Amino acid sequence: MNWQATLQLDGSGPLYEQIKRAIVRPIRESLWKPGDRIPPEHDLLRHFQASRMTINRALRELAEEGYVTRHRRVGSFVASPPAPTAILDIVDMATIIPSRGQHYRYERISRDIVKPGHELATRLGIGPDEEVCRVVGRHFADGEIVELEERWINLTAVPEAATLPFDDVSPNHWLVSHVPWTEAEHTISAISADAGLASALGCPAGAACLLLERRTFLDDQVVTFARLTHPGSRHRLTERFKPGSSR
Amino acid sequence: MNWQATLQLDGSGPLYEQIKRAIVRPIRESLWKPGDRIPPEHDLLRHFQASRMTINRALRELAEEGYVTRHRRVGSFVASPPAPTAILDIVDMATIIPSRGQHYRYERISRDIVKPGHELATRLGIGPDEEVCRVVGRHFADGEIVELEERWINLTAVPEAATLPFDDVSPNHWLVSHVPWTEAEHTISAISADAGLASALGCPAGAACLLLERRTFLDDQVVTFARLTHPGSRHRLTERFKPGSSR
DNA sequence: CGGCGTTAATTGTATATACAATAACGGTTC
DNA sequence: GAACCGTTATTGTATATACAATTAACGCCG
Repeated sequence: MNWQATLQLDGSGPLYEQIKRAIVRPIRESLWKPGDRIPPEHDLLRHFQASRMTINRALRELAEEGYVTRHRRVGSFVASPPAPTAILDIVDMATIIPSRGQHYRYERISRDIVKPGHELATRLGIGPDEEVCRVVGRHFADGEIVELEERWINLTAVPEAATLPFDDVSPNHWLVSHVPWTEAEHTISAISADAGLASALGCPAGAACLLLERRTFLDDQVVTFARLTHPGSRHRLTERFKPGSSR
Repeated sequence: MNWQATLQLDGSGPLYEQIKRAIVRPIRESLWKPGDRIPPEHDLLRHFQASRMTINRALRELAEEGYVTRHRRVGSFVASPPAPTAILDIVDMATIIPSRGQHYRYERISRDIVKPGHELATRLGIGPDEEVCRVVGRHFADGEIVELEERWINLTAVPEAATLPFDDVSPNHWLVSHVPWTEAEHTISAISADAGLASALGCPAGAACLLLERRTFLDDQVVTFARLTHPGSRHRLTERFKPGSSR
């Protein structure tokens, strides 16, 4: 296909960085989808009029950053959406529950297209008249409630969500696998369950619950905001990571 | 000085990785301390009998990984210990409290050299007869308790800790700035304060508390284990991160 | 048709070389 | 001594080239 037209240098900064940006752009914009082949170094070399070492450095760094995967003799390919970080993975119940050998079920409670209130509009970084998709649902492991998910999706950033019912697959699960993001913010706190929360979670009133609030960004635009509540001490979040990665 | 003797290749894998390992070793072993000068590329080139591109790649990647810092015309230097990740930074109260403009105080409650029980020995990955340093203390912001720190330090990994009182500076703060690590594990949960915890934290019994347990590793050896308890909903942990870093 | 060796496409690493950018250093002048 | 300026050490990037490693694809042969 005519990839030559889409791969353009922007003329600012070192050449290998320009090449990186040129290749990242169609990936970010979903013009190139996961699994798509990236032209081999030899072709890029001719296209960009650069030496192979320079092309190689660009692609190698993109591979390190997770944008592409590379295999000898095979080629370079667009990688799957950003690998779920430990903590993100852990809060996708649809993934973690079955991996523990438990039966997983999701139940949607409600789904509406609404205008956010003032506070939510601020959190989502949108105007109070821009519509959002609000979904509430519960996640079960072997019949026991393990998470209450309250979800707001910015329809400006993810228009596709307006057409989805989220009755079978949770917003969390769908978003993790379908929507690219560049940054995530987590806030974790402990709260006491009030009467309403206790009944929604099936735990005694006053029980200590873990509240995880997450905002997901795509280039400074807030894609979605979620409040994930875990009942009692039935749940723990564990993540393991190496230093140096976030410097 | 005679760095030639300490920088040795191990003969396994690509040359640039061997060179990286050769340079990382004295850093890890604190033979080279933060701020120490690393021989310039030109010298390493002669020492390793490699081309400058290869030396450059090794040093460049070490800089990306945070082991060294580099400046044109100036040279390469051993970097400070691994930069605290967002969440690590946030739970070092000695750093975060003043940055919020609040008055910070640390109070040591106890310090002992003990043999860990069975459960703790397991968590620390040591035998039940190896001694550990156990420290309990509290962190205050403007006179209010914000964190209870229970700390166990593996003296096999950090013998220096046996000589420190930890009466003025918290184990957390000292460890963050003095002990290198390669991996960290966090477990976060919500608990209800029992009577003892409530009195230690100065919160009502039954209040929801955030419990952060952290294990810090150096090459699969557990350096330290901590239980950091935050009273009530007075505290939240927020971290913001980019994807791709932890793949 | 199935197994097997050969070929070739593609990425991985290494070298030698060149020039550019940065900033410390040394000397000159005022 | 202070301001200026050229020199130089060091890292940053770019190129051309070479060979190695991997493995898909092909063709050969039984």
